[in-house]
Amino acid sequence: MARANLTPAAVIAAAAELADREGFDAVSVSALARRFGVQTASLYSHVRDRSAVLDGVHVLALGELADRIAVAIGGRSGRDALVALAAAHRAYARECPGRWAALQRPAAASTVRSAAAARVVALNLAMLRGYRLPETELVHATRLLGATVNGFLALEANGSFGHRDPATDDSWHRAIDALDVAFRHWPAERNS
Amino acid sequence: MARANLTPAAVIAAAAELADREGFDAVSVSALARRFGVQTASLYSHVRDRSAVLDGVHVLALGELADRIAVAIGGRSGRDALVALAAAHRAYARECPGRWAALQRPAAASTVRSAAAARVVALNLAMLRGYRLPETELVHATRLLGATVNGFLALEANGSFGHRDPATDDSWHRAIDALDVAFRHWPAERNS
DNA sequence: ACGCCAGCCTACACCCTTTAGGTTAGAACC
DNA sequence: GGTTCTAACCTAAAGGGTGTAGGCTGGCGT
Repeated sequence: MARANLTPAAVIAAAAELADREGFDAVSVSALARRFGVQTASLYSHVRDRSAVLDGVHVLALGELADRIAVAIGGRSGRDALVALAAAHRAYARECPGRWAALQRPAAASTVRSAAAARVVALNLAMLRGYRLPETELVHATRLLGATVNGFLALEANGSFGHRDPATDDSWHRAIDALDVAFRHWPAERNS
Repeated sequence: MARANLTPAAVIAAAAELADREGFDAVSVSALARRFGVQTASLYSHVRDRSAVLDGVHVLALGELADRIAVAIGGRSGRDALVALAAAHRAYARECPGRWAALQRPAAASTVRSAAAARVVALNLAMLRGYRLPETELVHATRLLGATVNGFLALEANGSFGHRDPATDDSWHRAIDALDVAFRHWPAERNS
């Protein structure tokens, strides 16, 4: 019985590739086993269950996205950094749709605590530095950034905007410009 | 063999209730059949497949959401209407998490063409009337609205904001205020 | 060479999806 | 009431997935 030299990392990498190629929902332990030429049950020596595989893809995707964001915002500030950061997200979502979909799942506790997640947060804060927001407002701004960018990409990915015609790109630019406006005219805390 | 008096609408209503009670992923044709006390295969006389059931829940949710938005924004304008519209979304997502999850799926062509979908669009445009945006900018503003609100609710639902402490509510209010700011200072088209 | 065990396998229990074809409840008609 | 028809139910089956238990063995360490 030849050993297939499986490792958790190899399984997760294969899952990420399968997700991008055939869709997030096509990732099953059975499908992965077929790719490695072993029986499905054999994979459980290396991964706890399907959910653990997808958690791994989630962390992998966070790391890759952080890499791309770091490159995109390096040497840029203010609106330019915002545009570049958002563009990195959009390019990633388009080029790696399965990986991106893994990011939409609830994050496991270990993922929340991962170095990759911390990097994404740090990069968001670095980008926001150019807007000179009060310290206490940074968490709110970070959440708005994530919500708007991710929300737009999710709607785009599920076809809510109809066919990808020029108007969607215009909408994208407008959305990022609107974010820039919001950050520059940040609404202070109100009595409510 | 007593007839269970099934109809497509009854199946869809049961699916919606099941989604809210046990989670979107718990909705299967098998689970629905158990609720009606019939064999799984019997449901295929009434619904084409699982996907068709979920499409039905999607349309149902759009209609319910439209009803809530209409009530929320009635008699309000400008920022008040925006806050109320967004709050209607958030309340719906919290009270009917399974129905809300159905809204996140890609919409079937029939759903896109449905009266419920048209109502939601019309209500969004009605709300935006208060901001006096140029006609050509309305589609962009509508998309930003949907992206931001839905994006925020999606992140909230999947735990990205950690526990629902006061800071998340603050972030929500800030996000809606930021939207208000963006609509009031709408970024005009740029040469790019 | 020998011993050990992680990594593979088979077997299995359980579950879901959907199609095909058979049976029948109940509506319509006489 | 009796008869006819058929949509709605059923069983059977093919195909697919998840994950546990226990057996077998390749390859590492001594």
